[in-house]
Amino acid sequence: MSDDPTHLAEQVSAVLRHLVFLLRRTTAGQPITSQQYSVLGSLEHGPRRMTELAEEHAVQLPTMTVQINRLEDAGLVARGSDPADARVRTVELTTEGRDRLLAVRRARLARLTGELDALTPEERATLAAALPVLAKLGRS
Amino acid sequence: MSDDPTHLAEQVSAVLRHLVFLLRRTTAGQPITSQQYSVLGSLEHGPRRMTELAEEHAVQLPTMTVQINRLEDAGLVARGSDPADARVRTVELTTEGRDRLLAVRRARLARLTGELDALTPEERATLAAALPVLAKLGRS
DNA sequence: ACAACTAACTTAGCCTGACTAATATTCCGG
DNA sequence: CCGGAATATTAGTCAGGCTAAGTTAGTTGT
Repeated sequence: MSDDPTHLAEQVSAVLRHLVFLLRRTTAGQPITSQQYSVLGSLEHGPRRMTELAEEHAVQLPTMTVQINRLEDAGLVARGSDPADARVRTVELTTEGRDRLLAVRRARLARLTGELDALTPEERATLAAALPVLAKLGRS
Repeated sequence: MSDDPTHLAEQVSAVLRHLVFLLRRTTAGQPITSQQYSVLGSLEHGPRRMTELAEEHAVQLPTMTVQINRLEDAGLVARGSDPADARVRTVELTTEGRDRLLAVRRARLARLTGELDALTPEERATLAAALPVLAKLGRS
C-alpha cells in the first residue's frame, strides 16, 4: 500500500459511491425520508427559525419551506411565530414528531450498530481512527 | 476511544452525512451529473445493453432509459442494436462522450487528490487502512 | 405452426427534492 | 415616515427516481 494520493483518491471515490448508494437504500421504506429525519433532528433541542434550518442543511429557503410544509401536513412539526419579530416563523416538534424522531433514530442506529457488530474489534478501531480524517475532507 | 459499536455508529452516521453532502457539492456545476458520469464510466470498455446498465447502477430500466436518452441527446452516447437479438438496444460512447468522460475524471480526481495531498502521510495511511472496512459495511 | 408466455425496452404519469425569480410582509435607519 | 434590508412563501423548472402499461421480439409447448 503506497502513499499515493492519486491512487488513494480513486479508492476513496469508489468507496464513497458505494456508501452513498447504501445510505439511500437504508432510507427507503422508512416512515420519513432522510432529509425529513435530519430536519426533525435539528428541532430536537427547541424551536428554530426557517433561515436557520435552511442554512444548517445547506439548502435554499424555498426548499426548506416545502420540507416544513410536508412535515407540518404530516403532523410532525408545528409552525409558530416569534413574538419579538413578526417576520420570523418558528418551527418546533410536535409530540408525534418527537416520537417519530426517536423511533427512526433507534432503527437507524440499530441497523448500523448491527453491521459494526459484525466487524472485528480491530476493524472497528481502524474505522474509528479514520473518521476524523474523513471528516476533514472537504473542509479545505 | 472505547470499542462501543453504538457510539461508533453515531459517529459513522454523522461523517457519512457530511460526505454525502460533499459529494453532491462536488458534482454541482460540472458539465454532466454524477449519475451520467457513472454511466459513461460503465461504457468505457465497450457497448453495453440497457438491462446491464440498469442492474449495474441499481436502477429500474425506465430510469436508465431516461438517462440514456439525455446522454444521447447530448451526443455523448449512441444507441445500436444487437444483431443476434433485435430486442436489445446497445449503448456505446461516442468520441465526444469518451473525451468528456476522461475530462471529468481528471477534474474529479484532481480535486480529491488535492484534498488528500493536504493530509499528512499518517492521515492518508489511516484512511487507506479504513477503506476496506468501509467497503464491507452494508454487505451483510 | 401457432398460441401463449417471457424478455427487453419505451412511454406516461407521479413523487421528492433541489434551484431561481417574484411577491408579500415586517423591521429598521435616517 | 419612507426606502431598503430581512424573512418567508409561492410559482415555475429541472433532475432523478418509481410503477404501470404498452410494444416488439424471441421461446416454448402441444
